Amino acid sequence: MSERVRPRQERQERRTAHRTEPPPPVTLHTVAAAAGVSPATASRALNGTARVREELRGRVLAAAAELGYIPNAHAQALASASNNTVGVICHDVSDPYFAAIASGVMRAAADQELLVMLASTFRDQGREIAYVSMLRAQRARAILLIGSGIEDRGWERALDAELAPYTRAGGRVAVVSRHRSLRVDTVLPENRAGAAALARALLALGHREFAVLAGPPELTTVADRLAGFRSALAAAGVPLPAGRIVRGAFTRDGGHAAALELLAQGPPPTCVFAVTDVMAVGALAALRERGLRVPDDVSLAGFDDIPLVRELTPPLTTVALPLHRMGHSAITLALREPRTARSRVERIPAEVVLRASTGRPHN
Amino acid sequence: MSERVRPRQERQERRTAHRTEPPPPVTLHTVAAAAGVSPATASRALNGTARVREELRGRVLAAAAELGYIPNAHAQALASASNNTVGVICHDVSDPYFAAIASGVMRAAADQELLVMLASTFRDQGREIAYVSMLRAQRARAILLIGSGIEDRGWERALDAELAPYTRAGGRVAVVSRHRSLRVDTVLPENRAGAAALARALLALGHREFAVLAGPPELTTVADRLAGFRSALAAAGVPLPAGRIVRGAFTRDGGHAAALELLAQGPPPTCVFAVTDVMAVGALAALRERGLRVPDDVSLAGFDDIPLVRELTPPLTTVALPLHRMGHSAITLALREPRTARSRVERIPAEVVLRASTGRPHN
DNA sequence: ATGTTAGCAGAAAGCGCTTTCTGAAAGCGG
DNA sequence: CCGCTTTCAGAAAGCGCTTTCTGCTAACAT
Repeated sequence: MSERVRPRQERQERRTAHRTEPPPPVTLHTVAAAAGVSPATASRALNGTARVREELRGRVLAAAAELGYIPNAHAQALASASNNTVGVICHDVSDPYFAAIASGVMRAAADQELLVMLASTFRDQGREIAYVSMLRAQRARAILLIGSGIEDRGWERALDAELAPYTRAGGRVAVVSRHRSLRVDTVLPENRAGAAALARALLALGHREFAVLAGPPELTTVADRLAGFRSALAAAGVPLPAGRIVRGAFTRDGGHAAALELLAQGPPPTCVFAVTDVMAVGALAALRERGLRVPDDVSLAGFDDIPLVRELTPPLTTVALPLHRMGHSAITLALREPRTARSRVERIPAEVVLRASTGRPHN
Repeated sequence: MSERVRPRQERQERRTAHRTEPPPPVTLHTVAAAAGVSPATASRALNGTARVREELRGRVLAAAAELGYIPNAHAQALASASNNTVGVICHDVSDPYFAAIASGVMRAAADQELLVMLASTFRDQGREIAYVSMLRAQRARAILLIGSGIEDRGWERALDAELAPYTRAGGRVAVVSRHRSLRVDTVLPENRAGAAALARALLALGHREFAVLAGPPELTTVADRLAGFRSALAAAGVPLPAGRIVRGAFTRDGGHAAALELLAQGPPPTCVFAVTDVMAVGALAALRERGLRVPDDVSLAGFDDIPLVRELTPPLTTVALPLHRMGHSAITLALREPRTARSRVERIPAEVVLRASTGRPHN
């Protein structure tokens, strides 16, 4: 037996020798030794995975508390091939839309003693894939992708290449508000139906001239909302000329710019639909800058019902989504047992909320 | 040698045997075998921790890519006693104040290839401590506590009891916007100075009758802002009667309720200062409900400059804090090398931003 | 008394990596 | 041509846990 083969005991003692610099880490071994039991028993006592005589159990628990023992999650994960973390990937937590969904996720996670790893992609596709990979490395129980997917074949394929082995290895994946090109559990708002219902409500107010401030066309959410809105207008025989669909980034400033662009094209329509509330916020500012009153000159509506739109003047008409609940649903869906073969889709109803930003058109 | 002692090789082979159910996990061993090298070499090649002959290096990398190898972060963390995760604890990500700070953290983390575990306490002290404990178990490189601390001896002590062993074991801790009762790195807004500057600006507008919508008195942020505001008034010989300080929860609705309470007490002051923008939002709504025009009847100011207050009508006068940068600073501060003995405090300047919600008092 | 069975605790084998440590081969000066 | 240092790859120990597996003891039936 060569010199370097030293039994664990010896190492343990060496550590315990008084050196002020590195404090001796408290491991299960330490606890077990202090309680006068084997590590196996200590583990069982601490986790309640098997019956342990009451007396020993008490000694272990006391020793653990005494020593301030904190189990090493990595060792646990490694040994038991399971852990209690989930990953959430979104574009930016400071966007109220994601923040609300994320909050729902965190709430659900807290109830289940899960730790959430949250990653922001800042709308960088490469970063999204990198994060999936990192979460795979962490052996996260589930990965949640939140936010509109882009219709980009190459990207979808790359993402799928990351996700497929993960699910095959037992990982759970759910997407929120993202079209289901990925064959995973999906929480999908009724974007089409919601936008259509909004269109009908606006038609009912008397509007016949519309414009849509749309996000990037490759975002599936945009496409769905636009399609729903347009089809409801079409059903009423109201045209939506191509020039009345203005694209902008999916941000406050994107909505602002799009609205300005619309106004530059000539006399405004009587009603503007911004496909997200965040864009609507920018649009409202732009309309005002151009001296237009809402809703007297132009009615404005959004989609999502993020909390802040209620505080605007006038409060924004929008299509409400239960954002908090969506986050909650996503994690529940992903972690449900038993794991079903087919992926499930949970459709989230969207409800039109008429507020003061829309009114009858002035003629 | 008993039957159960089987060398790794054998297990490996057994696994590879074709069973459709559990796909054989790709480990470093697999990769090494495929590349015809030892696991040690594969590890070195993959991580670049030591020189490896170019040819072998290529074979390893190729094999890893081919097999879709993803290292097990838990095993890595366990073996190397280090990992790339940081923990962030805040009250609620859906609060724009925290969301903005968190976003700054995520940005910095992304640049450093760190994974962020984000936990929301929902203002539950017990939960906060539980999360610290969980993050300790995860051996997070750093723990960031974001948000106003409560002056509660018992709680502080409990938190400190969790944090002290953590830092002693090499963990980094930083707090943001939280008083430094904890002896850790701190990112601290100039709450006092900011509130004082705001008070002076409001005095300069001609106001002499003020009210403050304050959050819970035990929040240090509240205490500081209130103190700063009050001292500036005192310096100008302007009184701030106790009755004009109304407490409310640190939320939109808290601000709303506090404002209503204030108005119920009699004729309103000419100027109201809400200690946070979130509360100001609620206050604005309340003032309006009571038929008061802002700023014509009452001027209103907040603190923080969260993005949404710019969208209000009228846009809110406030004291701006570089929220994004604060998040960034916190993580930078915590992870800076070398670890200095003394904890550092980074003071964040607060700047008064006058917007349309404040004006000269009408007499 | 003997043979079972059940209940519990300990030994030890790993989980999938990193990192010594060891040794072989190659490079060097004298 | 020999002893020396360097370089680089493999063996193996070990990170801190969980989880068989084994075996002891006590409890029960026969």
